[in-house]
Amino acid sequence: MEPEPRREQLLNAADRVVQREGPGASMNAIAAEAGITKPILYRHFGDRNGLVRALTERHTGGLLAAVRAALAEPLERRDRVEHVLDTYLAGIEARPQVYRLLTHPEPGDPSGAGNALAPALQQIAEEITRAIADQVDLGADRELLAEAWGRSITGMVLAAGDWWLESRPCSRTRMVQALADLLWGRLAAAADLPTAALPTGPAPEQTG
Amino acid sequence: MEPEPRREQLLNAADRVVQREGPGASMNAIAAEAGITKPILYRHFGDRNGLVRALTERHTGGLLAAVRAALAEPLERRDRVEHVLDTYLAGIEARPQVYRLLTHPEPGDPSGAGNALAPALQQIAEEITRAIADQVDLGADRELLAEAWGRSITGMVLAAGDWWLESRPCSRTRMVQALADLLWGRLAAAADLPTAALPTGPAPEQTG
DNA sequence: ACCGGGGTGTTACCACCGGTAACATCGTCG
DNA sequence: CGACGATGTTACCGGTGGTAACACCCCGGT
Repeated sequence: MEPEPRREQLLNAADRVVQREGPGASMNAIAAEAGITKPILYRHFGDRNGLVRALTERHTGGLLAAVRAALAEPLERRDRVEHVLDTYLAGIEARPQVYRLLTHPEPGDPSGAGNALAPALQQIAEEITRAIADQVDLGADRELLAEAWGRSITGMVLAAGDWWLESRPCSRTRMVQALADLLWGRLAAAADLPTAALPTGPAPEQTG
Repeated sequence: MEPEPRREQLLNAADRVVQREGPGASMNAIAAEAGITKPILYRHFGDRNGLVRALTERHTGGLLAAVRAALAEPLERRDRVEHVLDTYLAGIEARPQVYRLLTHPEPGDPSGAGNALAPALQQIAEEITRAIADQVDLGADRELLAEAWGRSITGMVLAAGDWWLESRPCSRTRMVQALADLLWGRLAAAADLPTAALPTGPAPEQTG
């Protein structure tokens, strides 16, 4: 893999304009930012999807590798889970604007950049699945449970990280604890609150 | 709220064509399906976003109400959780193409319909948060944990339901069990597999 | 009886987008 | 020198979201 410097340069320009104008940036605008015109972009990336794919791969690559490494760390299970969680949160914390760009394509976005990071999520889910299936004794349902949980945990961490990054309700370590506690069944194990159950809700009107 | 029958009729048409042609359906196509032309659509919905918003509200309304009701059911905690999970999965199972439209705006989609269901997810997350905070004894961190977990569980179920709906790896009840088991800490409680730990992975090349 | 207005509908048009064809330019290698 | 590949351009295509202007039709008020 040679460095391909022109391509890198074009990606830099695309990065700049996409951060300035949002994910709906047009090919024309990107080309202009790079000081050139459209057809060169198309020669390099095929079509618009190719461009955003290249952009996202570039941005998700580091995070993906970090999570992979964290998953392979030789720790006790809870420690490893916390390590992975912390790695992920640290990763999105480091580049919040990029993360938001990938996950929250602005309203009025002409191209769904949101699902461009779907491959990365898919990969993370597969890594988790593999880790579970290879390392945890789950009986006959091993394969099924591992894959279901891989997807579930990925989605859980995605949503949780998203919320945490937007509203910053607590420190990173605290958030890691909250997530690990959830996976460790703390919600299930906690006691009921005394009389708070069913205090006659306000009967929300339901249409259809 | 009068019924506004014409609007309903237009939404029906939009629904039909969007299920036939995917989420990238053009306003022209929708208008043609309704037997009319574009400007009428714009008079009724303002712009394309207004149309998809109306569509999503219409489709998510029932599911939202169902989940709300399931959350309020007077059952033991595990039973209630399973009930909510089953309700959600049944809801998306009933209209899979609509669900896909909402969650997976096709590549080449001119308008990101994906975030149109964000409000519904937000609402679900808030309901779960409220349920947890009101009913479970979590100590001083109650508020924080409830909200973090509300978001987390919403994301988890979203991702899990998505995967389940796409690949249908098992029955609905089995999937409900898998998710409830995860929340109940079965992953954390399971034993390690004997020697499977760290058998020298094939060292995936990592760029950057 | 007449007029006016709101809903329904149309044609024609705009700016812009993604994408492509055809042509020009420059450095480099044989 | 000549061929070639990369870099660049202008000009264009079909289609998209969105809008203006005009036509009809029915119903209610004076």
